[in-house]
Formats: sequence, C-alpha cells, structure tokens
Amino acid sequence: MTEARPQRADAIRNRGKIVSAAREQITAHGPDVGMNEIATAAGVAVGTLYRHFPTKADLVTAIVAEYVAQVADDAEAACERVAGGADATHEITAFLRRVVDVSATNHAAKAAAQTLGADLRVQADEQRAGAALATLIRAGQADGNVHPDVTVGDIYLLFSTAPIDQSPAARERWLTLVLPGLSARARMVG
Amino acid sequence: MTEARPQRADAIRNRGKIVSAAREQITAHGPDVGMNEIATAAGVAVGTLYRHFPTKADLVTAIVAEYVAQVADDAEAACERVAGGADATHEITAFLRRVVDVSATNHAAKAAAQTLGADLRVQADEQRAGAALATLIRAGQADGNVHPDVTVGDIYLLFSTAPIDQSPAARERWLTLVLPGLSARARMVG
Amino acid sequence: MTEARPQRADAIRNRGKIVSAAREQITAHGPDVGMNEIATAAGVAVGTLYRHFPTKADLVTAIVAEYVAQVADDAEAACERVAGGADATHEITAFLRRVVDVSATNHAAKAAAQTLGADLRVQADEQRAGAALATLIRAGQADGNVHPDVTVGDIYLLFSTAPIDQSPAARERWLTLVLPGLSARARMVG
Amino acid sequence: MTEARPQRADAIRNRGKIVSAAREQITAHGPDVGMNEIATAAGVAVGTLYRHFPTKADLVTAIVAEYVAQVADDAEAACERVAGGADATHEITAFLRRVVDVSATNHAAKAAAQTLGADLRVQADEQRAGAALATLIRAGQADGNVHPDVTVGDIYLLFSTAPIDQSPAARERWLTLVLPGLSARARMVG
DNA sequence: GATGAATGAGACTTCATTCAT
DNA sequence: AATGAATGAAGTCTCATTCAT
Repeated sequence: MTEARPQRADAIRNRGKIVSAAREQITAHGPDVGMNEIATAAGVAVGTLYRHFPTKADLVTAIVAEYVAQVADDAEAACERVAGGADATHEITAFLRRVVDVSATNHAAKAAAQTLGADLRVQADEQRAGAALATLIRAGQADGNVHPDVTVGDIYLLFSTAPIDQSPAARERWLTLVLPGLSARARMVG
Repeated sequence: MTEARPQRADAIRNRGKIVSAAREQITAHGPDVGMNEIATAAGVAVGTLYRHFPTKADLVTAIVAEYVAQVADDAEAACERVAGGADATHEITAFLRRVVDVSATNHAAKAAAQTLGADLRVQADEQRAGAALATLIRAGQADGNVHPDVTVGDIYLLFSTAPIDQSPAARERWLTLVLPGLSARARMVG
Repeated sequence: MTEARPQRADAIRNRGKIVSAAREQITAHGPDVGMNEIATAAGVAVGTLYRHFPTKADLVTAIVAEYVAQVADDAEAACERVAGGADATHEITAFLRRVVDVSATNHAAKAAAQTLGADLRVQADEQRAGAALATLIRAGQADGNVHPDVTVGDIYLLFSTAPIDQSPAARERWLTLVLPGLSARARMVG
Repeated sequence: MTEARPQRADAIRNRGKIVSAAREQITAHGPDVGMNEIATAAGVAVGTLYRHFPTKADLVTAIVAEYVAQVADDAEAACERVAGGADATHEITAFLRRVVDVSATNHAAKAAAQTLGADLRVQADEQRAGAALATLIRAGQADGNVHPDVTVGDIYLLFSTAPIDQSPAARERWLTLVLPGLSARARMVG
C-alpha cells in the first residue's frame, strides 16, 4: 500500500536475485564487497542493480528488511501455536534459536548497514515482530517460566549480538549460557 | 629483552598519541576512517603515522593488542585480590563489567582488524588473560557460585557478544541478563 | 580466436587513445608520468584508464607489445620484398633504419617496463620478428654482403641500444658507424 | 678552485662512502632507490647524506661526475702511452673496452640523472676527456687505422649506446660489431 | 528495461626533504 | 656535524555511481 508498482515479471525476479546475491556476497566476503561483484553474482549488470536499488545503502536496507520480515513471520507463527495451546517457554526458546541461526546470515549485512548509515526503520515488520514477541513473553510469564521483568527490549538487547559468526555448536552453547537470564529463577548476585 | 629499541622520547609520545587517536576515530566514525583523519586527530602528518605503523592493519593490530594487554592486566589484578582473600564471585562480576566497558571502545577496531585481515595473535597477553581468568573461574567454582562446567571459552563466547555499542544502562542490563548463565544455580529448560 | 571479446566501439576507441597518449606522455616526460596525466592526455578519467589496464605495468606492457608487433610486421614485409627479388642488403639497412626511428618513440616505455617489472613476453610477435630477421640475414649472407657470423642476437644487441633519444641526424650518423660491423668486409683489429 | 672547503676528515670519508653506496644501490636496485636506502647502505643517517648532497639530483650528479673524471684520467693515461710510443689503435680499442665496462656500473645513475633533470655539465673533466680522446683519434688517423672522418662526437654517440646492462660476453661481442665502423677500411653500402 | 563503459572523489601508501634533538 | 623522526605532496589504485548505447 506504500506505492503501486505493477512491475514486469522479470524485474521482480531480478530484484529477488539481487537481494539474495547481495546477502550471499556480503556474508561470504564481508560488508565491503563491491556493487559490481554483487551484480555479477546476481547475473545482472550494475546498471540493473542500480535501477532496483539507487544506493548501496538501499540494497543493504532491503536485505535487512527481508530478514526482519522473516523474523516477524516466525514470531507470529510461534504466537499462533501458543494461542493454540503450545508451551510458551518452549516456543520462545525455539524461536530464539531460529533467530540466532537466521541472524548468522545477516550479520555482515547489518554491519554494512551501520557503516553506510542506512536507515533501518522497517517499522511495519519490526512492530509485527515486537508485538508477537511481547505476546510470547507474556504467555511465558503467565506460565511462571519467564522472569517477570523481562521485556521485548531485553530480547533485542541479547539477541542483537548473538555470536552469529561462530559455529553452530558455539551458538548452541551461547544459548545455554544466555537463556537462564530470562528464566524466572534466581539471578546471580553481583 | 625481545628487541632493543631505545627510541626518542617524542617518537614514543607520538606513537601513543597515534594509537589513542586511532581508537577514538575508529570508535567514533567506524572502521573505515581514513589514515589522514587519524593522523590529523593525532596531531601528526600521515608520514609520521606510517613511520610508526607501516600499514593500516598494523595500526589496528596495535590498538587491539593494547586492549588485550589492558584486559590481561585487569584479570591478573583481580586474581591477586582473590588470592589475597577477596570474594571470587564479586571479582569475576566486577571484572566482566569492566571488560564490557573497555570493549565498548574497541569494538570498531576489532571489526576493522577483521576487515583488514590483520594478524591478531597477541599470544603473550592473550595467554596471560586466559590464565588469570581460569584462576578466577576456578575460585568461583570452589566457592560454589560459578557453574561447574563454565570454561574460559564460555566467557570469551559470551563477552564477545556484549552490546558494546549501546548505552551504559543497556550494558548493565545486559550483564544482569547474562550473568545468571554462569551461576551454579539452575538453567532454563529448553 | 584466442578469446571472444566483442567490445563496444567507444571502448575500443578509448583503448587506442589511451595507449597512444601513454606512449606520448612517457616519451615526452619520462617513464614516471603519472596515470592521471596519461588519462588526462587521453581525454578520459583515470577510472577508464584502469578499466582497460588494471595496472601501470599492464599499460606499459601494451605499449611495448604494440611496438614489437609493428617491428614484426615491418620485418615480414621486408622479407617478402626480398623473396620477390629485392636487394637483401638494402632491405636490411632500410629496415634497421626504420627500427631505430620507431624505437625512439618507445625507449622510455621500455625503461618504464623494466622499472615496473612488467612481463614483456610478447612471444608471438617477437618470434615473428625474429624469424623474418633471420631470413633477411641469411639472404644478405647469401649475397656476400653480410658477415657470415652475424646472428639475429647481434642485431638485437646493437639495436636495442640505438641512440633513439638523439636527433635524426645523430641517428643517421650512428647507423653509418654501426652498419660496417655487419658487413662481410674486414673488421678492425683489436 | 671552485670553493675552498677544509672539511673534517670524517666528513670527507663520509662523502666517499655515500657516493659509493649510492652507485651500488642504484646499480643494484634501479634508479628509484630511496635516499634512506642509500644512507643506510652508506652507514650514515639521511640527514648526513643531505648535508653532503642537498638534493638527490646533486648526489646523482656527483656519481656521474666521478665517472667522468675516471674516464678522463683513463683517456689521458692512454694519451701519454701513445705519446711514449705505444700503438694508437690498440690504445683506443683498449680504452673503449674499459669505458664500456665502467659505464656498466653507471648506467642506472645516468638514467636517474635524466629522470631527475640533473645538470650534468661536468665541464672540466669532460673537456679533459674530450681533449685526450681527440689526441688519440688523431694519432690513430695518422697511423691510417682510424677512418679520417671519425670525431670525438662519434665516439660519444657510439658509446652512449653500449649495452652496459648486458653480460661481459655480450659487451665484448658488441665491441667486435661496433669497432669496424671506426676503421679506415670500407663501410657497408646502404 | 538492461548493459557495461566511464566517471572522479578519495583511499592507502611512498619518499624527497626538513628540522628538532 | 650527525641523527632519525616528522612532514606532506604526489602517486597508484578502488569503487559507488552515472549515462550513452
């Protein structure tokens, strides 16, 4: 509803190829890959790339936006399962595990976004994700498993820095270390 | 005893100014600040910068090395206090809090190091830090406050993901959330 | 048939302009002219220059290659004239005179090539030139005008150092002094 | 007689070391060696180098000047031997052979001089060399071995193109090819 | 709409030369 | 006089972006 754009089929296809290629290239070779490399990897010429994304920042923004949308979808699905009777704590944990995995593929893109000063307000999807997450947390707190003072911001705080460039084993261990902090049970004494 | 280098006083002073300026600039404007900007901030000409650090990678390496040395010193000091009777758990927590703070100033430098493919083997200091940390952990475990399976690697893993680019308040909250994972007490159920 | 590269017309034109401008600039201002100067002289931006020649060494190599090709063509043409009945000795002399002239425009480029460690193996053309020259020499020896022990290497030895940075008159005088050494007649006594 | 300079013994010694080192470095690593490299090779600091030679051009000029003086000495010695009855043609040939050898060590220095736009008017020594050479040529012409129209300029022209960066064997071959041109006997027909 | 050559600001680095010690 | 650290202009090369084809 933002803007009407009845694009040609191949144009839409190209957009998708470009975003995917960009994510892959940035993940593989760091946030500084050139636009030409991305274009080549996407099988298009730079000019085409720039028709879809007038700026490198726009491209990176799109990558991150796609990632946020995916997380939002995931959170909402978990929400619905909880509404349908699934265990809240289990859903939270599983969701966070998936988030860590997905983030691994988007870490470099976010770094690039920061360097480029890209505008990351993907408000719609971010709010969807936030809302779903809030629901999940409330459900967990109702079950008595999630600590009463845990907020959506806490989750962001923790998971925005997950060790996504590490091995799956390391990521799993990280979850083991981090999840207790969300638990209703005791907290370590400073 | 490694290498004799009786340098001039002003040269040493410049080296220090350069490393500080570089850390500040990189922290403030991201890992891609130009060498000219760093030199200007340090109050020297580019040539001087290059006399001290033949390569941008060398400069970044030096920044990180200094950081590692500082952490190592800190860990050893905590160790000694524990040996002198101080509370291990408290020392660990305080140490980690300080690490998070120091890391905040070095995050971008490490990112730069990675981008530049800099060689970060600062073995001596890294081993000092590791050894001291191991001692602290053992002490905490002896007290029954630190979970028996916590390792030095766990600490590295966890604190490599500290939200060092966030506000002090956020960092404090992060500690609150994360420290329970090291505690001997229960872990959240997946 | 070596590699298909149906380039754009203007790109080919630019390549030519760049090589010409580079030869001129290097000839005029020495082997150390900047790439920016060359680009400006060619009427393009540096970036264009680098698109065609990723390295200064590549550019210089191209200049020399073009020169070698030209000499090879010249030698082969002389060869064919001799095969058609022309006087071998006259053709050799005339060829060498032309070589000296052409070399004058490429001296600095070769110096630059050496400084830059450029790879000058332009084998195909070099062998063409060598073969044609060998034929010419044999014809001259058959006529009894060229000394029996003269080789292609001798010609290279002599003409690789022709006084190409001197006036045409000086070059002509130089030929007068040097050509007797190739003659079948007596050699000076050491 | 140009300027009175009662220098300290070590200063004089340094000057010699610097010129030698410069010649060696330039010969070994090309005309673009840095002043620091030369200073280091000479066992002094750059500052000292600059005290003796305010400019790189000055240094290179000094190298070439020393070379010219050496050639002049050599030519005069040959002259005296001829005056004492030695064979002129033999002395010329031997002198030229030595010149080619000495030039080999000074080629790069001369190239550097040209690049730097150094002023190579070493008039005194150049005139000494020219005068001696003229005498030698006249003696050879009197003997009937040197072609009547050969001038000092011819010798300069010819030997400015000696293949001084080639092997001794190649240089010897070059002499064999080039000396006939100075001979009184026939010249090749164009 | 797509293509890819051209653009040009700016990055890193070198090196002749100066000057405080 | 010697030393060597500092200077800064200039050089090579990269890359986001534009535009003719």
